[in-house]
Amino acid sequence: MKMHKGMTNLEIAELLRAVAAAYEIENKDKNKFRIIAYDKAADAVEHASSELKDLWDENKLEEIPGIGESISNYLGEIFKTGNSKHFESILNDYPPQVFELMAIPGIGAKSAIKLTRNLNIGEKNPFSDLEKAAHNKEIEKLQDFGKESQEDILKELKSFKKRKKRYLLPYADEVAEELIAWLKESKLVKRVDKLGSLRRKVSTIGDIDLSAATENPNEVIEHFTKYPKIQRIIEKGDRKASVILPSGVQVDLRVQPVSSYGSLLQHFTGSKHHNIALREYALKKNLSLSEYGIKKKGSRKIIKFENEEDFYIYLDLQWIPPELREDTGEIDRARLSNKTLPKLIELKNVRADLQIHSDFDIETSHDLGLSSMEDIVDKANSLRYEYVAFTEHNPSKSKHSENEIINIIEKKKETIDHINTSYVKSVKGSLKHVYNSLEIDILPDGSLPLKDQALEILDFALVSIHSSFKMSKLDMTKRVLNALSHPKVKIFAHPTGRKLGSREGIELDWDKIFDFCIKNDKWLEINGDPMRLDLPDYLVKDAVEKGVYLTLGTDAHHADHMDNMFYGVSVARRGWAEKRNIINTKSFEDFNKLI
DNA sequence: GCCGTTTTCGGCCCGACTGTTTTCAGTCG
Repeated sequence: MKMHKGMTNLEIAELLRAVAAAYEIENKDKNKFRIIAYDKAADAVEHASSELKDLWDENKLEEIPGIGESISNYLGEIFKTGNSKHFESILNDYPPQVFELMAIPGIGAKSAIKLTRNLNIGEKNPFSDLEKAAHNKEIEKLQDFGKESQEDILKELKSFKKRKKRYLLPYADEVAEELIAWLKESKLVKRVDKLGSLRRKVSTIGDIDLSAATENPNEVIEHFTKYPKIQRIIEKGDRKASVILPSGVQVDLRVQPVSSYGSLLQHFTGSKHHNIALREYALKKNLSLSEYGIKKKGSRKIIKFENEEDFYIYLDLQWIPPELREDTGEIDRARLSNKTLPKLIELKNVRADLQIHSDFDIETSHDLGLSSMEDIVDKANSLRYEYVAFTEHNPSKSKHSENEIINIIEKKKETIDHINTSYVKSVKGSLKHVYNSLEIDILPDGSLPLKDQALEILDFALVSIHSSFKMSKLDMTKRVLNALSHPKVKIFAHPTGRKLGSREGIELDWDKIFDFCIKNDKWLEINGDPMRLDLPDYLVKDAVEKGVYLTLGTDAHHADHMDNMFYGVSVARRGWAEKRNIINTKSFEDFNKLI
């Protein structure tokens, strides 16, 4: 647990969890609430939308809920000197490998310290040392451990590293659907739902949470654990079971009778933070919440709910869309006396896709689309769109002269004009117009690889970053603002450039970007490619609050990809966006005036 | 250690499952 001046949020979260663990080892009862506070702070840091170091620079650390005066001061000391004496003195009581062992599922603070103290677990390779000890049957001899726990540790050691990663939404959806089909084969199952992060449409999914309504819980759990593709059953009881699939995905199932299924839906949808906040809110009304229903203070009787809506109404709250259940103010806004939750955008509100790559050979150095313009028009009609934009990458600058580039773009314009006057009209669908656009690289110096004469041919342009991702926040912000300044440029596409699971986003001064967009009538894209989902939801929320307009584009490189609009809309909803915040919910006529 | 539409003091979500135990602690979500 090395502290240093440039600690990232992830490292800080890890540090705070280690401090919580140290307090737990020291005295769990005495430190009970301090432990909770540190764990909560760790969660908050992990989910913070800015680097803490930057917030500290601006004296805003305590604005993060869960970080107060003390932790803020300790972190400040780390940013200033590279170390916190207070944290150091707490952590120094225990060897650092203790905190590493806690990464193994099933091993918490207490188990980790017992293992470290009683076995030969070194600082260098704690996991392989533990594995050796298990093979030598040393664990089963320890107090509070036995043969079973020794076996469990061995199994987890083999698989937990593979399982740590998170999965993209479409993959998790597909796995979930297969399991749902399996569960429905049992006649005892009355209803099955996808819950947890899958229902809340989080950009990546850690494990798959399912629920089933049934009057025969034991039989349904039994049926679930007989799913042919299960690699290992982690736990199995009367009310829930957890299994691991060969891919490493964990699936949790909870079952409950129809009469109280509504409260199970609420509980198992989460998020954890939403539930805690909701339960604290309920306690003030002398009500205690659980997955079984609501208890009045002092009463043992549980009031049951078949529907989730009724559960929230009983608490004097509007039903809260799952995408908003992250404890970011939704409970207060849902009060029936307040009732100011946003009316979230829906897929059916979308009237256009503003980033599509056709197979028109634009001679780009990036990737070309696979579908013809006609196929894309057909797909757009099937989605009831009124307009779409063809946004192939710009022609490569290195392989062409300026005149050649202009010629290519002229040729594309002629092709699109022809599509508009002939194909779009002849198929008589909902589609009224296709736009001639491009997705243009923002070069490292903030200039564009096209001359004005080439840009003039376009109806409007998208710009985006495809190179030099690592620049200082200051330089990157200048770079982007420079590119956005061109009058033909309307949209900043996939603004952070992140690729989920493989590439972090760029650093930008978002306040400056937002202000610029508002002042100069520029829009930020929500890219619906499940690998991007960019802008990320938390930045969408900031943008919406500031009044920045957003666009939805799928970045489709095949007509089928245009179905990914669903994921883009999910991100918009998680960012509290309403129809009015999204440009391409406007009619063709209104949109056309804007450009 | 954090926090405030009953509080700057006195609270802090709630329950399932497991293994090693003889009634529960630890871990997880």
